[in-house]
Amino acid sequence: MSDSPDKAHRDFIRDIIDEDLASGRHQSIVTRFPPEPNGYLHIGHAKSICLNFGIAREYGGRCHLRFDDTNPSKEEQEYVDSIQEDIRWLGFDWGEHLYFASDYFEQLYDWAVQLIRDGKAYVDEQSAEEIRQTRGSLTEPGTPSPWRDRPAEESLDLFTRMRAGEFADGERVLRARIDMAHPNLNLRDPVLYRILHAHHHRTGDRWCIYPMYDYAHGQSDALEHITHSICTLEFENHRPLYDWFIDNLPVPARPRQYEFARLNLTYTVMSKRKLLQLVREGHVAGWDDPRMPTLSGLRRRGYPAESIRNFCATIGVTKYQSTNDFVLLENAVRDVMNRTAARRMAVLDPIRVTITNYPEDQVEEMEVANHPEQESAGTRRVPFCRDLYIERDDFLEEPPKGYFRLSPGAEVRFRSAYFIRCQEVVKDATGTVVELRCTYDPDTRGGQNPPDGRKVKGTIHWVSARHAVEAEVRLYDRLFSAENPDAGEGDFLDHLNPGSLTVLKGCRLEPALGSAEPGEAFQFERLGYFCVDARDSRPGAPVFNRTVGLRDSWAKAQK
RNA sequence: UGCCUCGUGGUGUAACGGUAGCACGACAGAUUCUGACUCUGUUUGUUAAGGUUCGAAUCCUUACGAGGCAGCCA
Repeated sequence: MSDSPDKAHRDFIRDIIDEDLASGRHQSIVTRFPPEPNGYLHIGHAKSICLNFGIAREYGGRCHLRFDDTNPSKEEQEYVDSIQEDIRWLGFDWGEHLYFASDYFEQLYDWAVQLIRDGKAYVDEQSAEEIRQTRGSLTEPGTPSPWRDRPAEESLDLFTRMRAGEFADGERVLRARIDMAHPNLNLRDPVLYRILHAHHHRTGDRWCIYPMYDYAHGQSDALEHITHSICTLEFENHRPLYDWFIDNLPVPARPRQYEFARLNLTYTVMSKRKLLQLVREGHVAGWDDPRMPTLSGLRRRGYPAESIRNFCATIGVTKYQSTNDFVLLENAVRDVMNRTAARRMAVLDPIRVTITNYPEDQVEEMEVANHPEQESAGTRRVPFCRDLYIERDDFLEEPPKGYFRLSPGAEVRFRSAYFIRCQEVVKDATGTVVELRCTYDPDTRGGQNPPDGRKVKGTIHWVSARHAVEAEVRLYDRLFSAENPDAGEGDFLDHLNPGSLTVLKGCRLEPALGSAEPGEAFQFERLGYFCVDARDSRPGAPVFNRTVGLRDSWAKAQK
């Protein structure tokens, strides 16, 4: 089935846009998604991407992709590439509107010169430490720099020499001249430019001074005629500064900044710093480790882009700092995959079954539906013979009340095959069950109820031992065992879940799964949704990732 | 003890002065060739106190609680 149209939704930002359109403030809407290329995108970014690109789509406007590349010491081309791949995968397109803050360095420089000329900026010679100490505190005003009132000509000269490379990192800085006693610390003469003798991934060594975020961002918005500059709550206190620049510079447009709450998810960390740490210290296998909340990780895990979009639509956009339950995301994943994933049979923990009354060398091709609710998904042939495997926990020697699966003397349906009755249990020396000897009822071919009206409660999956494909299956659980790994004492790493990855070898899959393509997704019946690992799977040695398990009310009831 | 922001069931999210609704969860049941899906039902909420009003989750005041801010990070 193709993507259903994403759900319509309202929020305070769309309300503002409606008002702006109604009042005539804007005729069309331009948003932007402004990642810093210093890491991989995660599900939190997806919320912002869906918001910004979603608004552009709904209002017939456009959304720019602009890389906020103002700090060459942390940014790399690898991230620029992965970010674009992830946004496209999520289903969004910036068309011609790909920009880099570094494209505006010359204009930003000219505007800085103008601020100096206007007496609104000055070159400071204090050290970073001195600047920090004279900023004051949350309750006390700062004290002015001794260089605050130097002549504009002097600042101009120094700023020119800063650009020319005459100073070492940290020796000079350009600051706005606003108010050292302002109750909002951001207005206490913020730094506009710092000296950084670093190679930039785009401008190379052309520059050795780089603008700060606060100075670059709003002006970039204005240059692109962004109407609504949407960012997260931690920039709330920066808005007066954003407005100060716009008000004091001859910018070509009047963008406005709006803030919403970033995404928080239970059992997850979302900060790029921490995700980087997980990668660098080897707690995960990389940015695209299927346990990571990165878009590349979720993609490799098998999460459909549509499910992430739907998730973002259901959590909404507010200013309230909520924490969303991870099961909400999983629910969105199941919702999509239930519709889209073809069904297959796979036995992860095999136990051998012999159908003693089935002819030794006979093989039947059972016709099995690919999807129970969609006839258009067609059918496939699955070989059935005397030697089979079933799931180890689909048999219990001493079944509890209400157990529908196989047990000594009990009869179940082998899905789309036959009714099977367990006649004998074979154990090894240690008492482990190694084989079940069963009989089948020829009158139940295809899994049909027999003419005598007999019924069974349980239907289980199976795989032909003679035809099975052997595979590795990776079961993933949450990366952290604490609901909020960041809360409480100690390091977030203390809460890593040691059972977040279980690797199963020797799993037996029905033959059709042997030719699955990388990334292809299936429902392994009664188990969950799985996809072919796009990185490690090989023809003849398939590797599957469990995307998410099926709901299991039996397991839940057993607790 | 500065400035800014936010408080609606367990978790999220609607209601924009006029019946507190929806999703997920939980619980109970129906259905079922997946103990899935689907369907039905139940449960629980406006932080508090004042005020304005015929009427307040919504407007005002105060209190309480939560979060953000003192990078030459974004």
